[in-house]
Amino acid sequence: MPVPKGATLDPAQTRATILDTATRLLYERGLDGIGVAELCAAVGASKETLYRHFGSKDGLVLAVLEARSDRVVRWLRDAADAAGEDPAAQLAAVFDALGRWYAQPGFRGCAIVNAAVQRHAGAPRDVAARHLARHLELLTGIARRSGAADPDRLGRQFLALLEGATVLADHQADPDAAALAKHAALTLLRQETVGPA
Amino acid sequence: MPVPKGATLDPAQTRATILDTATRLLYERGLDGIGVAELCAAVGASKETLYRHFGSKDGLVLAVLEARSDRVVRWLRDAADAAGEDPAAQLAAVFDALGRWYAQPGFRGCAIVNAAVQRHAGAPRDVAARHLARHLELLTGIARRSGAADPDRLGRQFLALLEGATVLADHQADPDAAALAKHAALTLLRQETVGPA
DNA sequence: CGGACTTCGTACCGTCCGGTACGATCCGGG
DNA sequence: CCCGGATCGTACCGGACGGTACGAAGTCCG
Repeated sequence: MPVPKGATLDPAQTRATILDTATRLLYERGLDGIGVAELCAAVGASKETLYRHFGSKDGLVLAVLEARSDRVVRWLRDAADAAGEDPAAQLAAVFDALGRWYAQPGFRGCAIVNAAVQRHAGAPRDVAARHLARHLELLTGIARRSGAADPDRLGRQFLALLEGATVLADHQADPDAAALAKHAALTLLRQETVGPA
Repeated sequence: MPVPKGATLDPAQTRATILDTATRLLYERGLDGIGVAELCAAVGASKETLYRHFGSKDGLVLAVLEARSDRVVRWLRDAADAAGEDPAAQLAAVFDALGRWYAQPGFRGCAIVNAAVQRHAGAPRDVAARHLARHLELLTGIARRSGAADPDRLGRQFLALLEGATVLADHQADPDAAALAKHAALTLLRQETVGPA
């Protein structure tokens, strides 16, 4: 029964559906925790369709990770922008957003960093490096606008707190990880601006 | 040719050899990146020997992770102890030790956290939770001896910096991650002790 | 209406995996 | 001296995996 009775037959839509389901399942089960066959069954698509759209499982993984990186980066940037102009408020907003993420059921850490751990050589590692660099851009910008003496260092300290909080929230089941990191980040921010002034 | 010509035939030694080689290879390649057959070939042992000692691949992985957790925890504690009595010096010593670890060729992040990512359900996850709790014990102790107002919170902030620095050193190839985290940790320590005093 | 395109379902391929079985061989202790 | 245990090498098993092939059936567009 090819092409179910009243299907829309829109390749872009098909691709998006595969991408969405794969994003969820690859995150929940890990890159090696689910096979192409089961993925196709969950999507409701055939293997041929998946392979026509993505070429290979690695191609699908790559597409999933890049789309997810874009979404996450935009989400954090929006959270910062929504907090107004004050750098401290923006920083707090970023960590508050993280806290809401950690509290979501099914949270398993950062999908992109996790993927890089599972494929330590290859494309996912590069995606993760770019992903962290984009986070760093946001955080360093906040540090710079706050007038910190060394915004580059401060931004990387913020990033360390962000990633560390994510690890704690995942492996320690610590729901307060984001609040802790926020407090630490704000303390560092104050110290780097008011302190040496 | 069973039992090579002049073998020692010491079960404990055989077990230790398997454990050592497996520790290295499972870290380098990932838990799913190497099979039991190749592992046995690298050790110079037969599958039967491996299965007699560890029961299953999961059993081997568990033994590897627990031994590694013991070693790492002891290593960090020794680094702190060697720094004398001053909490700030102990904290600095911990992050300096981390920095030397990050600089080692073949560094790929924390093997135990990585394993928990690859086996998100099951024993490795429990080992990782205990591992982080043991680190927390050390760091909270330093925070408490420093006279911090909230040593529990400060210790968890230290842990977030530790884990975050490890992520940065791995995925960002940032050789200064440990120094950044040390600076941040010392700033937090000063702020939590001198500040509200 | 008709051809190009998309999708489905299924079968299939070669490969690798974790785990078991078994005979042969050599060490160690009584 | 000899028996029990440790080990090797190899063969084997069932299953899962990534990927391909192909015919049938439906949609979309000119």
